[in-house]
Amino acid sequence: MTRALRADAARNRSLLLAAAAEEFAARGMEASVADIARRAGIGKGTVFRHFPTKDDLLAAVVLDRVDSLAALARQLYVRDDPGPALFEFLEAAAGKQQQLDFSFLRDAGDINDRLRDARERLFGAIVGLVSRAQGAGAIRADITGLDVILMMCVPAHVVSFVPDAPPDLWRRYLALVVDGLRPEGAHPLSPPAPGTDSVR
Amino acid sequence: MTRALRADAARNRSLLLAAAAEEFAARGMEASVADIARRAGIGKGTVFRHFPTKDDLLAAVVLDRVDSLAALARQLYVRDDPGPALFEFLEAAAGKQQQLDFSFLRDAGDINDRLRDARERLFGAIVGLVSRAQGAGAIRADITGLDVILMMCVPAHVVSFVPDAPPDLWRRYLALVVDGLRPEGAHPLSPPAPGTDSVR
DNA sequence: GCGTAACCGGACCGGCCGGTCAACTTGTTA
DNA sequence: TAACAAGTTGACCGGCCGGTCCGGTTACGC
Repeated sequence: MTRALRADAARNRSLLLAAAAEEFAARGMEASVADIARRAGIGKGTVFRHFPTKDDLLAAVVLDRVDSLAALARQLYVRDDPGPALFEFLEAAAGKQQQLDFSFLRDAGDINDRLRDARERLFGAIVGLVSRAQGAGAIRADITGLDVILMMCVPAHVVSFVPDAPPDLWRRYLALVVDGLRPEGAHPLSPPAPGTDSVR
Repeated sequence: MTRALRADAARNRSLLLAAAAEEFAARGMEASVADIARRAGIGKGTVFRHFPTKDDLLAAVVLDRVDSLAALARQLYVRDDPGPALFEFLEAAAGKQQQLDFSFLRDAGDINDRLRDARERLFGAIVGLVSRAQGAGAIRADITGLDVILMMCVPAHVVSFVPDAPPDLWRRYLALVVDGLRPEGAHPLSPPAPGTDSVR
C-alpha cells in the first residue's frame, strides 16, 4: 500500500477523474489532456503526476464504469427471474454508455492489467446472466454471451449519430436490439459466433 | 467543365482514391495524408493538388460508396417483392461498410455539398424501400426509415470490436438486427423515432 | 523536337499534443 | 511553528500532422 494521499491531492484527483469522464464522454479519445486539466481546474503537470499516461487516465475512468457494471451483473445473477434480470442489466449497461461508450475498452490501447481483469470479470458475469436467461427461454438459444456483449454497445453508438437526441433515445434502440435477441421471431444465424476470448 | 486531366494525373488520382479508401477503412480518420500518399506511391503535395483538404479527399471516397448504394436502392425499389428487396439492400449496405464504415458520413466534418445531396438521395431511396417493405408486412410498422438507416450501420461497428474476425462475421449481426426489425417478435418501442432530418 | 503549361514531390511551416522538469507552494507532523 | 516531504504548476521539448510552395519534371499541342 502506498502512503495516504494528501488532502488537496485527493480532492484534485477526484476533480480530475470527473473532468476526464466528462471530457472523454464528449469528445472521445480526441479530448486533450490540457482540456481535461483546464476543466478540472488544475495544471497539466498535475494530471501526469496522478496518471503517468493519458491512457492510464482513461483506464482509470473506464475501470470505474466496468467495475460498477460488473457489480450490478453479479447482483442480478442471483435473482430468480433470469429473463428480466438480463433485460434490466442491458438497460443499465446501455444507459451508462450514454456517458462513456464502451469503445473505450478498445481504444484504451495496450490495456492496463487491472482493467483487463475487470473486463474479464464483467464479461464472465454477463455470460452467466445470458446463459441463465437462455435456460429460462427469455433469450434465443443460438447466441452467445459475447454476442450480447457486442449488441449491448449498439444503442450508444446509434444515438451518437443523431445530434440533439432526447436523453432517453437509446431506449428505443435497445428495445430494437432486444427484440432481435428474443426467441420469438428468431431466424437462423449464419456465421458462428466468434470465440469467447476474441474481443478487443 | 474543366480541362481534361493529363494521363499521369488521372492515373495518380485513381491510385490516390484507392489508397485513401484502404487507409481510411483501416485506420479511420486517424489515417494521415502522408501515409495515404505513400501507399498510393505519390508525393504528399500531389494529394493536396487533387483535393484541397483531407476532408475533401474523404468526401470523395465516401461519395463513391454512397452513390453506388443509392443506385442499388433505386434499382431494388422497383422490384415486386419489397421485403426481400429491402433485405437484399441491407445485406449490400452492411457488406460495403466492412470496407468503409458509415461513421465517415459523420466524421467528414462540415460536409461537402455534393456529398450532402448524395446522402439525401440515398436516405430518400432507403425510406422508400422501408415503407414498401412495411406495406408488404415484411418489416414492423412502428419503425421509420431513419431507424433502419441507423441500424444498418450496426454490423460494421460490432465487427470492428473483434480482431481477426472472419470476413463474413457481419452477416451474423445483420441477421440479429434484421430479426429485431421483423414484425413477428415485436414489442412496443418506447421513445418515438427522431425526426427524419436529424442525422449527422 | 520544342516550348510550355500542367504536374510532381519533398522540404518546410505553424499549430497541437503528450509528456518532462525545475522552481515554487502547501499540507502535515513533531 | 518550523522544517520537510508531498504536491502543484506552466514553460518547455520533440514529434506528428495538415497544408504550402517552389524548383524540377513530364505529357501534350504544334
